[in-house]
Amino acid sequence: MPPSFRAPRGTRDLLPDEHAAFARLERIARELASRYGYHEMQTPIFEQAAVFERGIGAATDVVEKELFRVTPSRGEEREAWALRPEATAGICRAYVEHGMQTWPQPVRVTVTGPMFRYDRPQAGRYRQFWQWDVEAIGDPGPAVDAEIVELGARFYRDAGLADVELLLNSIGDPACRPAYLADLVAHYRANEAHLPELERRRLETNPLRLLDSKDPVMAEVNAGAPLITDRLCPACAAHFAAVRAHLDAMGVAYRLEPGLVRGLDYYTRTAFEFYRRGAEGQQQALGGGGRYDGLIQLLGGKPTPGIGFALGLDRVVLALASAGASRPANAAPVAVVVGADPGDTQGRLRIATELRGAGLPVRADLAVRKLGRQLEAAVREGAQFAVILGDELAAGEVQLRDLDGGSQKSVPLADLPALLRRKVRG
RNA sequence: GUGGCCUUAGCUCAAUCGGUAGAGCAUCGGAUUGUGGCUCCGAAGGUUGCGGGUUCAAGCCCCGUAGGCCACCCCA
Repeated sequence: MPPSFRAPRGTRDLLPDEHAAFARLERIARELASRYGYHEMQTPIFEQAAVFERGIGAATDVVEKELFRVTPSRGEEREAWALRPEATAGICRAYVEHGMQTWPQPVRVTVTGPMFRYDRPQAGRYRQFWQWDVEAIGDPGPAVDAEIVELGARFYRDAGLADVELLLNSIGDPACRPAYLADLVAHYRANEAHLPELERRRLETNPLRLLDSKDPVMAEVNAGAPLITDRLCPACAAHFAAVRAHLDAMGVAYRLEPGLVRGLDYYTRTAFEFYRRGAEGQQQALGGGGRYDGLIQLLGGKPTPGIGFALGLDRVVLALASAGASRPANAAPVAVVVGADPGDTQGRLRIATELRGAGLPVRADLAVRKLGRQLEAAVREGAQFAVILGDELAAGEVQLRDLDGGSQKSVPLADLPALLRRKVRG
């Protein structure tokens, strides 16, 4: 007996039924992107690890513990590579590498594909997961901020998720964040005696995170904490106000969430996340994004502003299922070619091939089984018609049977393609 | 990475006190020779996740391990 294999931990097979749900979302995303003027591109699944370390931030969890590192076992390359944990860093690397600053700005691009993070799997949290990523690079905003947020919100609506809530915040920039951070740390230091062990450690590594702590004892301490939105410098405050005004003008609903911070270092100013209403427990965001005005420079380019978001396709599929949405089905053939003579697979395949050559989605029953079984399979597959081969074939005719209604008529083989073409659903 | 629950056929699940595994669905075949979703009959499908241990005997008890799920953490 060979050993039994299984998909690596945290990965899964998208079998045809489930893949149909993903394909539908990708179709919606692709159509929206093109309607909004974002062009599809692809970056490598792996990059120099430094692209993520420099771009995302070496001290973030995503890089520190969740990066999937790749080491070639042979060859001259001594490069340290890593599977991409998100798309933005790679896109910005490509922006710099290919001199996209010479293109008309902003450069509007989108990437869809698998991302990788080495953390402990859970429902909706995989080591390989799919994202739809949208970026506008080279526009300081604020109008483009609102445009891209609205695009994200529209995706969920078009996908069929009505109860998605948009959380919005501004996290300042290098002009105002350091002073705010100092104030924040000072506030927590003053209350250090009340802080749980975990939060005390986070105070050293990532003080912003304390703000959205789930620990109930933190509620009181957080109530008195300074808010970033009260400490924004004039430029950031004006930017944030303008983003909100643009959203209001488009009628996009959002909730201001001063505790919203994003996990990656590169974010500045606008930050937003999408959650299912009632599931905002900071767990399982459906998507999120923000402005990253310092990232391009970090990756070796000239100072260039940018903004984008990423959506978790896996999580949207999950949310759709739990909302009771019906799954899209994979396409059924218009017709299945069956035959009275079980052994005549040549005849069935030949006719099916002719029909396929005429552009029709047709399956031939290639199993050696009696006609009844062939028809049964065709019906269960959802085919509209059965093309039945019998003795009439000698006269150049076949039986065309309507599998929904049950009516059947003899038609000349030559007329079949035109006849079926008129019957193709949709 | 921490804690907890779970794992029996492709899927959903049974199996009394520990006595060497069964059903439904799905698959394939048959029900007098060229006609379907129903029905009936039959077949195939398992080292009970994997590895040890206890026992005359383990799906069941014990240990380890892998995977899934839940909470934390983190994020999409």
